[in-house]
Amino acid sequence: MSLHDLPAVHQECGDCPIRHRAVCARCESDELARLEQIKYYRSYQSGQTIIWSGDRMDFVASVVTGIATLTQTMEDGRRQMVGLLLPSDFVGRPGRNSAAYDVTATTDVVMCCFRKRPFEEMMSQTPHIAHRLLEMTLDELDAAREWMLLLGRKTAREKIASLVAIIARRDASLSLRRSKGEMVVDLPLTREEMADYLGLTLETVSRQISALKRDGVISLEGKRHVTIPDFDRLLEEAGDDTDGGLLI
Amino acid sequence: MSLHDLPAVHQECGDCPIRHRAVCARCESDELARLEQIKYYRSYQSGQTIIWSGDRMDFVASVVTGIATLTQTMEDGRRQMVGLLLPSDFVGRPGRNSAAYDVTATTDVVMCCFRKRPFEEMMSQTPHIAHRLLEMTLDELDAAREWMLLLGRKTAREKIASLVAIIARRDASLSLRRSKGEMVVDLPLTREEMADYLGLTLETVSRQISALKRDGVISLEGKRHVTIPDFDRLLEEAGDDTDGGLLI
DNA sequence: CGTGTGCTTGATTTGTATCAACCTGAGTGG
DNA sequence: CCACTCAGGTTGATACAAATCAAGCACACG
Repeated sequence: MSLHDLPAVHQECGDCPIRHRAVCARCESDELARLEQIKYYRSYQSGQTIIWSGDRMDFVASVVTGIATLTQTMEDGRRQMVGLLLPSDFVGRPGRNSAAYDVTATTDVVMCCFRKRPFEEMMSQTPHIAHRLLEMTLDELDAAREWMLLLGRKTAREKIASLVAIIARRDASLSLRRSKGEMVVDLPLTREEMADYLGLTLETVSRQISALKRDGVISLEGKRHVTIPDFDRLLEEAGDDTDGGLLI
Repeated sequence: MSLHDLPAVHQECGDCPIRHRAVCARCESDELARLEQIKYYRSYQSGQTIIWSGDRMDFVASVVTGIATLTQTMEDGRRQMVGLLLPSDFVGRPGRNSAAYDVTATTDVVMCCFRKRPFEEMMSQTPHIAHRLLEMTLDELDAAREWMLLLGRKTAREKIASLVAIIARRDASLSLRRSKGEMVVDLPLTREEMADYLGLTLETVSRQISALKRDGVISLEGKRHVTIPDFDRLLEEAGDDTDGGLLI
């Protein structure tokens, strides 16, 4: 699985998989044409660091396919993941030129990049982009605040249940299958990455996954493939309001 | 100190204390005039709840004076503060009509409110407001992510040191006094509120404040008035990069 | 077949929560 | 004016959840 196996992507915005969710979602066809001119794709292998915290950033980008993480690291090596970047998520901050976090590909990732200058120019001229970016940023802020509750107040067991629930919910919303019955998810993260996301150690993550399995809240096939027989039960274990809170 | 003692505020935007920092910071005088027409002030007493989570929100607002908190509460009563609202901070989310968090005044607070509909209309017409709001939201997102690191990975002692450092830094940036020597801060929060912000119990907060005092990192006069003899020492205790990281 | 990465499980330690008592200062009312 | 109350805070003893230290398993890969 070397770099050369990754497809040399060249795609029309019209049939882009994230066309209706990304920062360009609201663009008219003429605006899209302008974006199309300044965009370029980049591929990253699983495990590769896309951006180092502190680095000069002269582009912004959307995740097209794959999953990346946003992490902060303290001097002594303690790490905290502060965001999970899924297809359509936006990377980079207009108006700032150095990265605040490490961005790492946890699967093979394809990004749709824009050089920062032209993108900022376009943003100031086409309100559709700025407006969509505001909307996406507000969503991320809500997600970050939900995560603050998890990090500050939830038990290890609740943290794991919450993570599984969130991943399952996202999968369901992406694939649009609203299965009443059991849900099936593939965890996109290693135990260590989960630990970094949840503010735990990898041992605790492992133990709590085992415990949830033992108690029948989830069942596992291999280390990544999870079946959720009863989603409401999982939400209870997560300590969330049972009403589901689909604010979207 | 009843409601009637609070001044009936009526102010020109031109000499508003948050004119250059709030959502209206970038507005031209004609835009400001329009805003002036749709704005109104509201006052809240210390301790009063400004907005309940889940409530219908038909206005957005800026904090003019005072301090408010944003908190989330779990069914069993566990609470996590997810934001501290200082003068110029924005409350409410254009494009959503129910509140996601409780907003509470921790001091007497004056808010500059706009009915949501007219504000959203103005936003779609004047890019200056939308642009400034994006900028503020991105800043809040960064702050939330910094807090995620604190909640997930810092020790109780580091959490307290971080909180004091952040409050001190903000005070210094507001009053523009760049004192080389000792800094003086008044904590705007009770021990319990600090605990809710830091993901601790109030007992642990109290103990760690005592410990930092005992070790000479801070000194206390009363329960709220803090003197910081050596700010770099405090940053070390906070576990932060010592370079200060003034990204602003 | 050996090596290594990701993961699990066990034993022990430790930092923080919990339970509980008491202190302090401000406000209240007799 | 003093006794009372009460909210906010401190401090101590103990319990417990998660971290740490440690061993070993399972599977992929050269």
